[in-house]
Amino acid sequence: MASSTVENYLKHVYLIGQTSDQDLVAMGQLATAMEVTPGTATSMIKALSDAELVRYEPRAGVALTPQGEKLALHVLRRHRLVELFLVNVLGLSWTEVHAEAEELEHAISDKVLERIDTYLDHPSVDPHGDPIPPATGVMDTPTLASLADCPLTQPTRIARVLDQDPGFLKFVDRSGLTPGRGVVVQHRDPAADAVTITPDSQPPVTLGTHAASKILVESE
Amino acid sequence: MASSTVENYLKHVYLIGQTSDQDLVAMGQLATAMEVTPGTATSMIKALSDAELVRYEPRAGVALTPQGEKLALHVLRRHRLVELFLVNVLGLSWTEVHAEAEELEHAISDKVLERIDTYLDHPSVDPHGDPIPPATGVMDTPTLASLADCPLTQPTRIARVLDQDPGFLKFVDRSGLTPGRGVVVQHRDPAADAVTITPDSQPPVTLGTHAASKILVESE
DNA sequence: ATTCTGATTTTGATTGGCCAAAATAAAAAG
DNA sequence: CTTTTTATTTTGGCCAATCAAAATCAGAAT
Ligand SMILES: [Mn+2]
Ligand SMILES: [Mn+2]
Ligand SMILES: [Mn+2]
Ligand SMILES: [Mn+2]
Repeated sequence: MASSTVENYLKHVYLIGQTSDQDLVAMGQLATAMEVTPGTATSMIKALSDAELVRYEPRAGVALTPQGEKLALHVLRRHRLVELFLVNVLGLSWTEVHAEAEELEHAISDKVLERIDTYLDHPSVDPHGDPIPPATGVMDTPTLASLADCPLTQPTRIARVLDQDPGFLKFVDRSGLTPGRGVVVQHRDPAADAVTITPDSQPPVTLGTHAASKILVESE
Repeated sequence: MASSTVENYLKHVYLIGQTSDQDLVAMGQLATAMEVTPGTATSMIKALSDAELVRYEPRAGVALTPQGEKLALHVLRRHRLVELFLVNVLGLSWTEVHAEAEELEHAISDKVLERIDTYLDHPSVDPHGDPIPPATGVMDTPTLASLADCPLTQPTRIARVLDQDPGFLKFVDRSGLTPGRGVVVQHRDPAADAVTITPDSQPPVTLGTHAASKILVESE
């Protein structure tokens, strides 16, 4: 049985690997994500390497083995199904469920997980628009444009928000930029590093390019 | 923050204390319940004593302080609400939920807990008939007779089953002796150490006195 | 080619939980 | 009263996960 710690390491290797073009995750990034010192990450990764869950290249970085990836995706499935369940069934806010799921993802049995999946009618995305890895088969992660780079003045739909910080999510929520909402990107001002968006039936909002790049859209 | 281990120790001290007339729980019983060696229990209890969660009398036993009892009841509340939720909402069998709740009881936040409580409309007992400690105030644990000692030939109702073993619970389930069901105790045979019961609209069952004593009833 | 710098690894130490087995104390038996 | 039994505590050690700080390495800069 993998401990919560092991599950968290594998999940973070997977998540960092997704948002980076390199095929190896640097130890520094991993240590930062796990909120441990670099030495701690190194020794843990060595242990995971002995357990065949990761491939470790000293001074270069780390990648998941097929076995490690399977486990990471299973944790991610639990995390995201739990988030959706907390929002849709128990009525928690999508801005807060991440922290809850961070604990519950390690405590849910396969049986309970599949009941939740059935109860929710086999959903494909969580409250943040993150795709839910299926029990079997591969997860499709469509490549999406963001508010920082999608076409201007076209009606589009918010598909995914790439940040779990409750402060940021509350701002997104207040501004009407939640997943599923229709929006139009009005214009961009490179000098001011700003993007102005009009969400359907809400006042326009201006946000910085960095924030805009964390909000992904799909074309209508 | 109390670790899962600490929470489990406190819960077991509480539970053993409930089913015993002595006011101190013996280290041996606790070690057995926690499935650790006696020495491990001793050193853990010393630590809990330093943390003011228990009162420890060397060579005599251990009891919860008010603070420790509060924490134990909070864990028990989580455990029992989770069990009921798993049965009533996700449709798991009452014979299996104990093991699930044993993990989840440590991973549920106060916020989620109170949502579950609201969703279930503030229930007072779990699927086994065990009382659910309220968020505030005292839990009432009515003194109940068992199938081994209640009056004969009187219509009564199964109120509580004092064993979490899935094998035993499945037998109870098959026999129609689940909490809420009406039954009549037909007769007892001290020589055979046996009790014969007729559950409403089910064939009669005969069980040993020890098993009968774990099934509690309330008068109609 | 040499030096510097930043990332990484190593080393030595700590903490929480655990076990095995020896030591001890209390209770039961004689 | 002693002796024996049984419960409990102590001792010494292990493993997972962590940190602080020293050592090392690789690439960048000179
Ligand atoms: Mn986690
Ligand atoms: Mn999410
Ligand atoms: Mn538990
Ligand atoms: Mn129960």
